[in-house]
Amino acid sequence: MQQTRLRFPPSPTGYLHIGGARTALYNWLFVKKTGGKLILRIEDTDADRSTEESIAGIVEGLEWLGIDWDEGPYFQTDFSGDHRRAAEKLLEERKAYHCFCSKEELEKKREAALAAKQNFGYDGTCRHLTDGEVEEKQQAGHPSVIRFKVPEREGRIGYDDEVLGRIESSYEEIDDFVIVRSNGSPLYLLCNVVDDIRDRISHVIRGQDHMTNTVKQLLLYEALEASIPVFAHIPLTLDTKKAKISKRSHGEIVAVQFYKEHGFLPWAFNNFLVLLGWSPGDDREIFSREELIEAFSLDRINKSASIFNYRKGDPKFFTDPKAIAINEHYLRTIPVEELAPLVKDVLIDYNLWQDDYDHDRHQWFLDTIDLIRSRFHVLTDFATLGKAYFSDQYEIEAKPLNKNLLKHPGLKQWLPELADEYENLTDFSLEQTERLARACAERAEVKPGVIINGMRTVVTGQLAGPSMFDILVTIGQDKVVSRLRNTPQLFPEGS
RNA sequence: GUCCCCAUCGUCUAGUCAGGUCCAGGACACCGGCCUUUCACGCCGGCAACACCGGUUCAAAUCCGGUUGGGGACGCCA
Repeated sequence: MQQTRLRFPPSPTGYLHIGGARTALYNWLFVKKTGGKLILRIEDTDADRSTEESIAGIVEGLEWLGIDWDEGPYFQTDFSGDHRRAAEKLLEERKAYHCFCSKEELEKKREAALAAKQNFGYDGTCRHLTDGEVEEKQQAGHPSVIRFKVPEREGRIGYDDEVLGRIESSYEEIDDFVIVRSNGSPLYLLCNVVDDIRDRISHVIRGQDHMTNTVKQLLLYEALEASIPVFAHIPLTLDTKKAKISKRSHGEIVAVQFYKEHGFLPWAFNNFLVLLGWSPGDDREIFSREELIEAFSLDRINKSASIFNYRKGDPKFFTDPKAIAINEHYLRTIPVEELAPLVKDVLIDYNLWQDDYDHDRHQWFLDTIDLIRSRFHVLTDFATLGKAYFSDQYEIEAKPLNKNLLKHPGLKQWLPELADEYENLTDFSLEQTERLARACAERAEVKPGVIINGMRTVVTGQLAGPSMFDILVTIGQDKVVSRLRNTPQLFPEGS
């Protein structure tokens, strides 16, 4: 088999959303699997809607995911000469024709047909214009588009889809479609095919919303005397109401950027995306990059649409619970050395980073991450829930404050006393800190939990966390002593 | 209105092509238990699905037909 060549051709009319990212991922995986090349082609022929900002966002999203490409980015508009020549050729060979129907006329016809519950497709008004008539209209200055002339044939045309199987359509059901606008700029159906031919694309992996385009494009390949690539139409991703997900109706939650900003690990997110419509056939769900490339294949892509299980306003899950679960899995299982740079980026963003975490305190940094990560869901939790480990400016949350501190006024006295004892420790260890804490509880005649959870509140501001004595040793003698001494100030004035 | 595609737990899915090993397996979520100074992690257990109707067959989640439901396309968008 010749080298496989695939492309990811986003239109730069918005950010990269999860459906597009998944398409890119499937293309990328197939390329890696087959040792081929991936081409990034920006399909910017819609001048009105394409933006620089969108291009930058898409590239940034792909880079974050780690989906790299071998050629490009190419810009479709840079090849408009190719597209025009192809249209010209089709015109000359009488495989296409000028159509003078105005947009308004067509729109009117379409609406009328819709209202009358009639079929609405192009009626072929200009299909049989003679050369003379065309000449005449052009002389008169009437604008025209170029339409592809669907061959008048009996029977059906079709192809074998790698995911869906045999897909066919009758010739008579295909309308003559526009390939060049009246302003001379070529349209998607044509550009896409011309570019795929030029880029020697061997496999087209795209969403099922392109299925009906494919039949039209088959005709274009034939007319342009090119061989057709292998097609694989992957299922769409819908929302919980089974509507197509879109930036328009779902906003940030479907943008790849959102997951970057909310502390997802890039590979974890890929791992989530790949499972939306593909499975390896065994019980595995977590894959390393290499494992996934090895396991991936087109014939295990599902036919039916999957649902992105996001419920707006869900108090517990801010996005699909499975996405979070996979992220958590990686967060607590990857080697801490791999996690550290990602945590570093977050701490930098939140202004919590200190350079010695990379030098003198590097081991401390790794140990701390390892200590606290099992309770976290996303990377940003290190900077929010974990703030007390990296800064003295942490919040004391209301719940632990009330439940574990204010409820036991004696703590106002006990904890500063304990602070004194901790200050005098020459061996600030797990054993010694625990021994003194338990002794303190005994003197106060309360359960050890009262002292321990009181300390937890004062030292971390949190209701829950790792073993208290691990925390003490990690945060360090000086800070613990000063935080514990601060206890009285957490009580309301005069209490 | 026309054409096309799809249909297994709440969600992601295995099983469908080569019918029996499936009164349907895994994961997430949910519920219970163990562990424990808290909360997690971890471990153990539980709940939960073959859309419907007919046909073929000794045997159907699996094959065939229909129904229903869902999705997509029908643009001088991509």
